[in-house]
Amino acid sequence: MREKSSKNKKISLSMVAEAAGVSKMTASRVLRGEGGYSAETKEKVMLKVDQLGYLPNRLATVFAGDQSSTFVGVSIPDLGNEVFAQVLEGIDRKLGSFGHQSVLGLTQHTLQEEENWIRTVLSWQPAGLILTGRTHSAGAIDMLRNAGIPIVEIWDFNSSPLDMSVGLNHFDSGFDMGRYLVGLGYRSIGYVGTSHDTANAATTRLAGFCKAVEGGGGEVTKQLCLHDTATFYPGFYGTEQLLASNTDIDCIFYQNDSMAFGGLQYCTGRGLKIPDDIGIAGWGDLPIASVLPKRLTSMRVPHLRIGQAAAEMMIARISDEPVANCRDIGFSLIPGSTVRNLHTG
Amino acid sequence: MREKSSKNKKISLSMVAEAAGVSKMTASRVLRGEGGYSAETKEKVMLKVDQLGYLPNRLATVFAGDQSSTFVGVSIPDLGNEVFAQVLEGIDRKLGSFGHQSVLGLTQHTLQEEENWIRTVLSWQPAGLILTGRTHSAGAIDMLRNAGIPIVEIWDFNSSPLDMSVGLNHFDSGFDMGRYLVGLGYRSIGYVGTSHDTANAATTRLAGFCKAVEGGGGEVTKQLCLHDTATFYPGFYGTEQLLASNTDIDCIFYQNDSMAFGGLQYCTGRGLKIPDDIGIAGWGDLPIASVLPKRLTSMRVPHLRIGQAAAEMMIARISDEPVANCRDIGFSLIPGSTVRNLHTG
DNA sequence: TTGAAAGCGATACCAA
DNA sequence: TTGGTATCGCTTTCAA
Repeated sequence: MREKSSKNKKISLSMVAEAAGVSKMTASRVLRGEGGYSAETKEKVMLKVDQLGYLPNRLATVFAGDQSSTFVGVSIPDLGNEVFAQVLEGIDRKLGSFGHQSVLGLTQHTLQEEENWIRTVLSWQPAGLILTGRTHSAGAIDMLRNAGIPIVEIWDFNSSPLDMSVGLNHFDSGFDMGRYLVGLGYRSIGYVGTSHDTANAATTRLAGFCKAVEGGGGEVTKQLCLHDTATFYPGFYGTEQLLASNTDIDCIFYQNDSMAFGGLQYCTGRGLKIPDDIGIAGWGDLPIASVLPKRLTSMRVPHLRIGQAAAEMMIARISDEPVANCRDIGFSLIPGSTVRNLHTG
Repeated sequence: MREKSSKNKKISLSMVAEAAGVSKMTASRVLRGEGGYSAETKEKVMLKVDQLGYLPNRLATVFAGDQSSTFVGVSIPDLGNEVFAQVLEGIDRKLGSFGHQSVLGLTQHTLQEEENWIRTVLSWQPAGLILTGRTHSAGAIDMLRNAGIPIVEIWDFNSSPLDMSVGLNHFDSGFDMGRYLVGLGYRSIGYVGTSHDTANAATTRLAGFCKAVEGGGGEVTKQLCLHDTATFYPGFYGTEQLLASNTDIDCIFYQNDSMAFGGLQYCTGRGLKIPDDIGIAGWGDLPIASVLPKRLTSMRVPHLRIGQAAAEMMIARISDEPVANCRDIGFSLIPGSTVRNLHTG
């Protein structure tokens, strides 16, 4: 039976202790289960905890000792891009299984938003920070250096991170795709992606891609949808604009599979045959690819694994276990059949 | 120039005060900008704040006054279902614009996970809680009642919520879709969705749907993919299983548009014409629908708006402004052309 | 096995 | 315009 936990008044440890007829230290020990009390005492205390509906105030705990909290700040550019939703899911599931919580920050691809969020979240004494991307404002870097907590930079693999890093080499993955398409004989290649104020992993991929294509004697025409989220519709209308401006395009590489599907729909709707009239390549091996009639040419990236790995590295560091501070998660090209094969080419 | 903020030692307000040659109360006042100090004093203090790289410890602030934190706990079933990713995005953007942060909880559709998460997150003294769904465990309800903080239950509209509610009537939205399809002459209708331990909004939609279909002389054959996320592939193979078990199906209603697209792909791959051979209806008006050649029959639901509205109600309550505690956000049927129209039917 | 006292970093309240 | 002191809920330390 609840006694008097109905009102707004919060039940504190000392109230529990008083009700149980012991000191708050004793009650504290019982609750932490660290031993040093009799079975009888324990029973008395636990009974009152139950009756009063006591919930510990972890703020005070962190505040008192020099223990850190159980929450981890996680910054993500946006959730409309399915890639990041998956990364976040991987992070939060894994953190949760170790009793930690994610404090979310959607930075909308701007360093200033990230900096503001970092300042705020640090003021809550988080156990650590997981940040998407390797680029940060000067102010942010300064705070991060002085924070004295574990920091994992994810997504864009960084061999000399602020602290730890897990991700993949986006330049190389773009380069590999470029080399592959050029190798198939494509020369006038389009790229459709989104554009934001901050250079990000997609920008890096594009740079690698251009290098490979241009090195192979091809040419890249870029179509960037400003301030848009990398999902279906920008892929569709980005393709429309691209093809309107350049009629020679023989193949299009997209920022991710969702955009590629949007583009594929545009091309199909215009009567273009894939891959006979135009090649289509995506990136990320997203869920949509699993239901398409032709295997989409893409790049497989273990999004969920990146999130999980980031969380694991974080937990290890919090628990003072040894961890490698850099982890290259890799990628692999999926040839697919939305580009011509070598024999037709 | 930084002086000595390099080491792990955290800079506290009293260190700033000492460095500036004032008391910590004065420093505190300057930092809060509440007035009651000279311009000169302010300058001295701010200079030191900058030099030392001082970051306030908000834990202590909350702890000292009876202010609450800026955390808002947000529980979401999963992020693989795009519907929820959008809701979360709406919530976090809006909360962020008011200086609040989301503490995420992925409950994976189980009440037990939700209860565990609620217990933990409450111990961090959040300013409020936003919960997806109207069903909670007895233990959770008990804690929520005693928490004394604003609580918004979202998604499934609830006219007698624990505290506040915003969402839509899923039963009615299912019913309307059922009535619509029956009205078009469909009689042997399939339903493809996912299934979890906990009854949820999708279950409620299905109930409304069945009622309308059966009331109109039709019949519903259900195909539930166990413990799966409501996205493309379960839609695909759920359709395969459904059609294998019942060859009379003339129309299929899906849990959401992503699943509907998966099913559409299965049907098309099997040579079925949409809508001549079989009708397809989704739910949610998700981004994928914007790039399909035929308008997908669906139900428009303002996911982002629900998230924003939830955050707005939360902020209003935190700021002690008046708010209606229930908000029915509505829905609207999109006829589309993936079902036959009245004249063909 | 138990308890009393000090302290974590900030703010409220009162006094100067 | 300033500063001293008590206080929030809990843990650490030391003493009984």
